[in-house]
Amino acid sequence: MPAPTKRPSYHHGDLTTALVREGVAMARDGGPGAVVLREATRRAGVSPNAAYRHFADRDQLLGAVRVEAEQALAQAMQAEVEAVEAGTRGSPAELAAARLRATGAGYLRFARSEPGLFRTVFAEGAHRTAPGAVAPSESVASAPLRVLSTVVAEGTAAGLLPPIQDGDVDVVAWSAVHGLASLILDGPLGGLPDDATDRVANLLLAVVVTGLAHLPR
Amino acid sequence: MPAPTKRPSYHHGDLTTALVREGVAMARDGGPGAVVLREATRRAGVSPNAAYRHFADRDQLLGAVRVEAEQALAQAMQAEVEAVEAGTRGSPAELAAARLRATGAGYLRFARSEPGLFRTVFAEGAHRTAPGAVAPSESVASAPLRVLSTVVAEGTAAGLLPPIQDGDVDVVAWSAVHGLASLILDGPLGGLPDDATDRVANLLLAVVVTGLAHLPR
DNA sequence: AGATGATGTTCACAGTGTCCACATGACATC
DNA sequence: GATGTCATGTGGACACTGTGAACATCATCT
Repeated sequence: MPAPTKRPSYHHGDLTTALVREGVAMARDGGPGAVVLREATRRAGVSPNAAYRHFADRDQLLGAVRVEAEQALAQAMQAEVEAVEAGTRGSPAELAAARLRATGAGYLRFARSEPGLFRTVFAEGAHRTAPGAVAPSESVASAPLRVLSTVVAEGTAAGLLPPIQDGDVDVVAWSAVHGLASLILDGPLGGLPDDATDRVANLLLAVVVTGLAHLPR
Repeated sequence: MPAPTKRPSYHHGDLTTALVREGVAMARDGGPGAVVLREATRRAGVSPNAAYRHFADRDQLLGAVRVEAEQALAQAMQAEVEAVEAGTRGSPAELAAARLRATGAGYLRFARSEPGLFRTVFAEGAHRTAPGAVAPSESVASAPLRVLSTVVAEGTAAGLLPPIQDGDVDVVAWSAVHGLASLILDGPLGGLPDDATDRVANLLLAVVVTGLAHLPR
């Protein structure tokens, strides 16, 4: 009988979460492509095929990892937004603007400090709706989108942002900041230094906010 | 002796370009991940290792494919820009605005009609400067950026866009449109229908242009 | 206690990138 | 024209991946 050198019991206990945890670690340094099933099981001290009792295939594991990464992103945004509260100065509109900027800044900070996880969130195919899942029209909006939506709603209430088609402001703001992050990570904006990033990001946000405010109506 | 059923000569003639061509075909349907070295050699009717006489490794082949994809993107943008000329109506500023919109529209059209190639352009690591290459500060700006820059310069000359820090307008505009394309292809904006895409894209561009014009100075 | 279903293991296979040694052929030099 | 040299293509091998099928172990319910 092979001595149970590692695990006391034959069963792992909670392989699912263990695999996801390892997967996140691998995604953290290496991006979505580095999430390799066999390596995850190895780190969990388990045979390769054990993973298949918990995930249909590698893609499903990656999907689970993606969810974690997405939540981490949302958390980074939220944290940056809440940090604004401290210096509570200026009009409601000014505060809303500051929080909107913070949302973008948090997004970009996360992209730069956790490029692997950020790339994982937007890994090709990762967003494909699982065939068995319910059609996620808007019901299960992603966590990052919820953070943004909240801030945008405040901005609208404060009169900072125009009350146009619901959700459009979110998409515009998100696109702008996401595009910058993408171009920095995997585009020709390569290793832009941090201060340049912040400078451009601020310009970008200023342009978006001003543009939204002065929209021809 | 194995009859030379296929090639008349033992040598291929131009394996390098053949491999790139096949690589592009694979990237076209399947994205960067679908560019697999062995399959490329197979399609070229050559043994797997023949590729190594022309490319150091798979990444280098992918890099060559990426360059092709990038040029295709630039071409799509250019074509859309030139299509504007036809209806030459309105002031220079209006024309410049139309061309700017066209640039963005071309970008998005390409992303949606050639998602595989588009993803390949921004494949992870693909933009890493080849170790042997010259430092590409600005000298070898990518083809898409050159197209955009030209249009932006015209817009600046026409008074549509403000004469701020050189290149910043380009980055802002590029980020906005690229972000939208990314979110549609690999983000939660999933399979947004074409008309919705155009609607949002136009809003996005309107916001950017208006924002730039009304920038606090 | 015994059956049963969940969880891990083993064995196996196809497919990938890449290394090394060898074969082939184009071309320059005597 | 024979000969040597170098670029190009081949064959075999290895480590690695995802994944399927059959078997082993264990927790739990009756």
